[in-house]
Amino acid sequence: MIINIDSTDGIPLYLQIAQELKHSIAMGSVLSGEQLPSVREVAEQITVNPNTVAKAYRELELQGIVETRRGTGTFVARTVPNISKEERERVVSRLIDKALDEARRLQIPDDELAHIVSERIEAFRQAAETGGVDSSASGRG
Amino acid sequence: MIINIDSTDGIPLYLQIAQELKHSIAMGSVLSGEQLPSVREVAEQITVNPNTVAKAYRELELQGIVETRRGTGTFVARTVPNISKEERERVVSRLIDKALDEARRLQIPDDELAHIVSERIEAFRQAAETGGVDSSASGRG
Amino acid sequence: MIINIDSTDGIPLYLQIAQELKHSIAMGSVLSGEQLPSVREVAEQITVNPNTVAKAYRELELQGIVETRRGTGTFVARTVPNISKEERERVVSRLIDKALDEARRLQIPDDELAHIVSERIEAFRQAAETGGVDSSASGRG
Amino acid sequence: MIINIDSTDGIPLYLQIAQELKHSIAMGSVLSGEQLPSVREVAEQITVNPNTVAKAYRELELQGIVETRRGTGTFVARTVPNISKEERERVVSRLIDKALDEARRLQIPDDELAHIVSERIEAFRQAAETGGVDSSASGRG
DNA sequence: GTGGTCTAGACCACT
DNA sequence: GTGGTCTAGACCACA
Repeated sequence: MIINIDSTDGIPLYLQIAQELKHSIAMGSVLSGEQLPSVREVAEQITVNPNTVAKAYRELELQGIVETRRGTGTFVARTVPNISKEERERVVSRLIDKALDEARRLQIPDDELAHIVSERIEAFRQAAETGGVDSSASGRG
Repeated sequence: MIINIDSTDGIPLYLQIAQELKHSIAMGSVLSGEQLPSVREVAEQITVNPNTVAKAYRELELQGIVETRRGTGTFVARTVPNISKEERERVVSRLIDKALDEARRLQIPDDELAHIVSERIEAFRQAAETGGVDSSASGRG
Repeated sequence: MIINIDSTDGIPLYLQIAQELKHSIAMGSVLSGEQLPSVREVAEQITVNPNTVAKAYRELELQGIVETRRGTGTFVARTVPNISKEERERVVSRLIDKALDEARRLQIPDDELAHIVSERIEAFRQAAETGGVDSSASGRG
Repeated sequence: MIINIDSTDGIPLYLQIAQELKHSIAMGSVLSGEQLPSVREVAEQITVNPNTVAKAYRELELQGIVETRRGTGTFVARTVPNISKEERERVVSRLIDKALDEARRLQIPDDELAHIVSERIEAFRQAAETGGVDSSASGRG
């Protein structure tokens, strides 16, 4: 489990941690129904106050992504978020746009951009097939 | 100029505003060298305190995306960030990955995802050709 | 920690505060890596709004002179600015010239001026040797 | 008459202009009793609103450095500011300290610093002897 | 009319 | 208790 945070970028730490855990789950590092590392474990790894990590877990629970069982630990939920197809696409479109905004600002030409996109998608497909890996070729963090 | 913010999502308002303005600039709503709407104008439109909008503008100035001229207004900078090709690709790859994470979590099938991506890229190309539009088919926000 | 400000001299308070803190750091009142007084503490001491002090601290952070850690405090950075020898000398020369301008305008004779300069340099040397003092013989402010 | 201003450094333009004019006067570009360039002339040269330049002249008049004669122009005052020797030294000491602060922060060694200082003082002496020059070796601006 | 500074004061994020 | 965000509102610097 790899968690990258940046204490200087203005976004609350607990949201960044939640985002990173989401990434790990999406990448298959922790499968549906499996247990997440403990709050203390994560706190120690990224040298952050345990309260902050606990808040990130609470955030994920609110989003229905994990379930906490008292005295046992935190587990990836088996339920799938219940939003409409349109809603789902809207969320993803917005994130894609963010990447394209930046690409345009950095004056990355269309063909190079297309190449990056297909390359990332391919990396994701492979990760899914091999049953999940922690990091990827993009050098996250 | 369309600015969508969500005062409940934990990310500071001023960062959201900065992000939205960045998007508008990337989409060509405001061309290089042109003037952005005034702080007060934006503040009124999205019913937010002018100080908060001013902070967003300052953030964009720090990022080198806009320039402010006292008593005159805020303008899109004509300078281009000077970073290496590798660096540029890394930044964009990371943003793409974030979108793909979310797509996977929402269990959007691969073909639908591919469709969304090509649809967004196409929207960007059109914006570039037509000289900039304000909104897009994704229904941002 | 002594901070002298003059709310009537036209220079924004937050810049004056930043300047004074810079002086204290240069004089060794707060060593590299050590913690600065809290925003609230300084605000109370000089009877200024905490937001104004916070802005001064943000200014120093932008200049790379201090680092802030949320929930912990603000600390003197241990990094050294990485500019060329020529650049460094240019910056200092300019500041020296400003002092000499004023000396000439006040018709301070050359020998008296030379005395003042060597006296200030000596005060700085002593501060360095004794490990930092708070005030100096010049009666700043 | 050379006037360097920086519209991004937070200090009001009119104070920067006043400071630069003071420098020119100190350097002997405009002698005691002589006429300064007109407000319009300066405004055009540095592309700043004439009102801003006028305010700088008003500031200098308040400080007793120039005199304005209606319909004629602005002249360097013949009077010498009437403050005590101690007061004068305090003002200059403070400016010297500012330069030394920066020198220390930039880790300029003591001997190099001493060399810069004596070099600047020498430049000033020469300017005084030759009857005044506009710029100096320090590359102001 | 445009952006900038400052205040007073509430509430949040984090240790 | 530390720094950060946000608001409401007064006043200043500048064109």
